[in-house]
Amino acid sequence: MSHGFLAEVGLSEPPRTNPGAAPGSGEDTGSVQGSFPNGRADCMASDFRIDLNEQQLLAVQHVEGPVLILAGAGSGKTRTITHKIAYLMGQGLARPDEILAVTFTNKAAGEMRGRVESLLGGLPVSPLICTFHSFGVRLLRRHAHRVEYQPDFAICDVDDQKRLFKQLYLEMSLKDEELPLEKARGIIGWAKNRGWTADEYLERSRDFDAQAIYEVFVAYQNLLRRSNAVDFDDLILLPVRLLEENPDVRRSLGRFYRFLLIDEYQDTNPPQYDLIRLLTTEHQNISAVGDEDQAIYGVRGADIGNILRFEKDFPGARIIKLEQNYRSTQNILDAATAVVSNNVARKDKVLWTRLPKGESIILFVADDAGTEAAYVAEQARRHLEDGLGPVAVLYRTNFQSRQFEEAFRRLSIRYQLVGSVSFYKRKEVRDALAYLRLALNPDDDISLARILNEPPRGIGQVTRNRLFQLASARSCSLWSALRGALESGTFSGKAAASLKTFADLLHSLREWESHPLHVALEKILNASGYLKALREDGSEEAANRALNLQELVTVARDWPEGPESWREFLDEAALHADIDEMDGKADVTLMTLHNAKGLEFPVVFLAGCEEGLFPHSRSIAENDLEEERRLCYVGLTRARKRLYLSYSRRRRFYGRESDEANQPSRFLHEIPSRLVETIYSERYSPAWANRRQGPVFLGAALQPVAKEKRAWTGKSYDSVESVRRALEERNLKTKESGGLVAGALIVHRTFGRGRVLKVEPAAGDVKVTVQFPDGVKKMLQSYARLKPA
DNA sequence: GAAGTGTTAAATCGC
DNA sequence: TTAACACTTC
Repeated sequence: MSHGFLAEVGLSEPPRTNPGAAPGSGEDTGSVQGSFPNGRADCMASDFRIDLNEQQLLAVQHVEGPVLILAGAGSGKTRTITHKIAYLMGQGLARPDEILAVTFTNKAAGEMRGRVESLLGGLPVSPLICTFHSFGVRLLRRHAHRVEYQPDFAICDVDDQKRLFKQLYLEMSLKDEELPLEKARGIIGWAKNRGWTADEYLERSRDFDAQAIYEVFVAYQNLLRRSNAVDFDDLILLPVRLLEENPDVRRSLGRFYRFLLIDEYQDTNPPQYDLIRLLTTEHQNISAVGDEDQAIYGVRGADIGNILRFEKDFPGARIIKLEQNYRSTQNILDAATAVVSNNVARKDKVLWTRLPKGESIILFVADDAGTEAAYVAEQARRHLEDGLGPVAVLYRTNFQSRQFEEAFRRLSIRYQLVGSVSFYKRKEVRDALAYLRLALNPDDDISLARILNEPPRGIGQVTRNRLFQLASARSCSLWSALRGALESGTFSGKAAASLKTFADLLHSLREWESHPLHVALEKILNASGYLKALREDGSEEAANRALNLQELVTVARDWPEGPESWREFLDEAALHADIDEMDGKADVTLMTLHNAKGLEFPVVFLAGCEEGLFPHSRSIAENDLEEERRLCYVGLTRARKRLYLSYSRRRRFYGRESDEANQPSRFLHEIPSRLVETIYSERYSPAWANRRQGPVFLGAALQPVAKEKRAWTGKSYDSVESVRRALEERNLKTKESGGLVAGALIVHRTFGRGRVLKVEPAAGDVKVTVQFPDGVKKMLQSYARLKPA
């Protein structure tokens, strides 16, 4: 859908340099021709009067100077911003290439582009509408040398970053026990999100490990530079540096993009803010659109202060509020407003609607996550049959998705899962992309390290390390280290042979650079032995991987050809976001609350509304509840007609169950009870279905109790094995039908899950004392029949 | 060097 | 529960 994008905005064109001009000066931002039929402006103007309300129209027509559009949820924010872009062009106020609109995802950019085009009569037009990060890439590719990079730098994502950190730890002989790798990576990312250099970090940090983290930070940046690679943060930070240090570039860019539009302004972080300031030194034609109540990316360093201080930052700014909601029923809007009004850090903005009151909000209280999912799937099916869809199931954390997947699959309802197992995150896809990158640039160390022994070609850990050391010692790329070593005969025997084969392969990759992307990709997958290895594996998983690669070839086939087509393909793959894969065609979409930003659905399920999960325990610990509450607000306001909330009294983490029942989310208490109808899970739980069937049955799974001493018939056990032995001595089976251990969790058909207090074996039967949390009774005594082993 | 076995740690949100 | 890692064996 958005594949043609980068080509469209002119990345593929060589820079237009004026003869005699200093490098980087002048109109070096690239442009694409665009034209409009005569009379288009008139047609546009009449459209506006029909489609926009007074405030929206005001926002659209306020062209000169800074304007902040405070848009409430469902108030037609995207509509307003797209109309504004079309208006600028339709009225002849701006050429398409003088407009820069920045969004947060490629999906949003693609949709916006589509809408602008249709507003202008379906003509392909080319204002630059892209994400901060793709804008950063464009800028950097053009001016890489000014920040000491090569233009063909690689973009590394989180996965690559983790690999780099591992390598770093090896080189610095750092141990995870000394400084947990994930901690270092997290803090360094956090610092970069705030725009800090390593030195600035050291100055400000009071962390016990600050010095060690500082050293990793410095080494990490050096390693990136040495590898000619940038991470996501650098895609903003380096352009900021570029513009700060090069007034000529800043000026020409500022004059070139005369109109700047920023979407989701509340989620900009300090570096992005700096970039915006640098782009508005030549003029103040900035339209920022945002909603402080929907600021949900504090974790990414987003600073809600940016939107709260807009008037100070841009003196004379006009503030336009969009307060009419066109999306949700009165009930839904009331609930959302009630929740978010508990926040302090917000502007005064009151949403209202002309839509009817609508149905009550349903709150479903489940016994366990499976029941919650079963209910959601069943209700979703009902609404789909009513023709009320599409449906969204929203949750706080990705791990919750599995239950819903199972539930929908059980009802044979097709769903789309956004995130977690994204196509471009799959190992085989990433490997294939690494091969492509190497074909373009064999000095791409990150890619080379990735596929050095993928598929296995006899280059083991030892050889690998030696190669890394060689490159490090000579401070050259792995590729040149490899060639050097082969010439000088550093390696011998099997290692040398394997490396030689690999070097020949890499060499041959280069030949395919001139071929169409998909042809080259297929050839590379064959020549590298990748597909062969998958076929020989024979497993179902390998077959799936092969299919994914086939899919990648298909994507490549649809990719527009051009001199820069490989580069664009790889850049887009690198900047690919989970949400970009959502096509809006599915009846049911499963995703996190964060991914749901900007979307709307007739029917929304907001699941897992439990203390500790939502709000997340970490947010509670860090006292970051306002952001969680905004996230809740975002979730509630995605719904147009029907809204379901749910929570589960029990939930498993790491295959373990919590000891006590979950408490309902505090956000649920913030919704006026008159808006909510509560349903308890009984009717939907397996317990209910089995209530009248046969005797009470107790079954349990043996819970690992390693390193934890548990009393059981007077003895203590410190390992699974010792418990297992003790059970076997008593002729009790230890798996499946379940040996019972004190402290174990058991499933009871009527009362749900309970905790074993005492187990007393007796003549084939076992007397079990179980405690159930907030069930009908606190204590239950029963008998379980266990099969002898 | 690769494959197999056992132990352990883990998972908030994302460009 | 599961995936990654360390360690052993082939």
